[in-house]
Amino acid sequence: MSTTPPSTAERILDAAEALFANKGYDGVSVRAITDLAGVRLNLLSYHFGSKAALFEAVIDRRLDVLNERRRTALAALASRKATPSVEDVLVAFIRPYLELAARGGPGWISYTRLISQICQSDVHSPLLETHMKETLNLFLDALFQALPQADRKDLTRGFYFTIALMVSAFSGAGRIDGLVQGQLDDDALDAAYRPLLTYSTAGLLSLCGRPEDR
Amino acid sequence: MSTTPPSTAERILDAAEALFANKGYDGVSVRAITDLAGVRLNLLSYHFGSKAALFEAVIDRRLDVLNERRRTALAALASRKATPSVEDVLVAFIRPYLELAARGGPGWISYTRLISQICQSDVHSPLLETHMKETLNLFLDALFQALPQADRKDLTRGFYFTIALMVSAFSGAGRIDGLVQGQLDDDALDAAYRPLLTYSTAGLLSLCGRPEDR
DNA sequence: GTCTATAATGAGATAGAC
DNA sequence: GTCTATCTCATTATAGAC
Repeated sequence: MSTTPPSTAERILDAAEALFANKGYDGVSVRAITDLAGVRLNLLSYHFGSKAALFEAVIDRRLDVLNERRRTALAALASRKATPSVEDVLVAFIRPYLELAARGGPGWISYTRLISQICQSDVHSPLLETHMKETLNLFLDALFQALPQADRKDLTRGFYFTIALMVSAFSGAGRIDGLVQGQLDDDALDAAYRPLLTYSTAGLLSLCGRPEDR
Repeated sequence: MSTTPPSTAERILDAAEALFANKGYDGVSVRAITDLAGVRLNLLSYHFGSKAALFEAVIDRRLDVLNERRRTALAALASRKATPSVEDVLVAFIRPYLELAARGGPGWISYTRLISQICQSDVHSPLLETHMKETLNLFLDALFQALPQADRKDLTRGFYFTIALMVSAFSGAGRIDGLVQGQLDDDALDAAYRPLLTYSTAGLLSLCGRPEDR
């Protein structure tokens, strides 16, 4: 279980992640980052080139891991069930986020807050979109399979509502209880996002005009 | 219909609002603000004391107007109906926001984005909370009247979900169509937030354990 | 790959005349 | 209330030795 000591680049990434998550890109100076990382100022430029490039590196480091888990969960779902429900698909999207935040280590908690900041920013959100596009389409297809009679536009809008809600629930004032400590057993993990799941599933179904589900 | 020309303080407020909404507090320099406002640098300090105080003034200028409209709508609702529905109460909360954003002038559009940024920031969200607390409690009471059998904790959580969703729908990537131009007639205004209302009402009801409403 | 030192610019705020 | 001018400090990035 012995982990190799973090390299200079990793220490900078960790420090930058923690600070960007709390104060945003413009609220953090490169000095604050190198101070927290315990390295010299110039090493940031040496390893990453610039502050902007570092920011992008911070985002990239985890986003692909997250989306990979989501796609794995979606594939596993499809092999288990012939016709997954809307809730099943939403679970495949949300639960990897929750698991990483709860058990992936402190960096993943910072990351959820970072994501939330990026979603608000017109400057940085394009960074997210390029990495998310493929995964989003996979999940939209799966949702459409679960609701074949739905209007695709309604469904897309409902999914975006759900994502906005998820991002907010993992980062904002109404943050999921117990998430910060990262000490949740399996049952607690389920309970943690149950309200989010209930709310968003009902919302999505109602948007797609299924009165029989209301 | 002739409006008096904006004072220096108002021009600074307008410029600051537009810039803060797009780039956040730390992303905007006081020089950028005074340049956009077309006034000298020192006048910002003279009229507002500091950048931080200006930021607070930008928030305060509209927040009380917004909450006043919400409370008025809630009171009008209570006098019209003996037992308002959950959707009625949510309309009273959301619709004033929509009306001001669509017809209150360009400043209100910036304001919705500013609100969204503040909600993400641990540094600035306390500024919001003090101004919102009273209004939030009024609406929570009204929701509880509409759902007397609900668990108050579930209801509070559901309302916070709804607020998060509303803030996101007015500012984020999935921004309500037509809101930017501010050219919506009454029907279009209703249609603009119908999906948000449908989704959040169904979500809230489902959270409060009313299977007969699902 | 890391060090010291500094360049070059931008930041927020203020002094004092008018 | 507005002007010009400036102060002081922090900012990002880089140069050159080791």
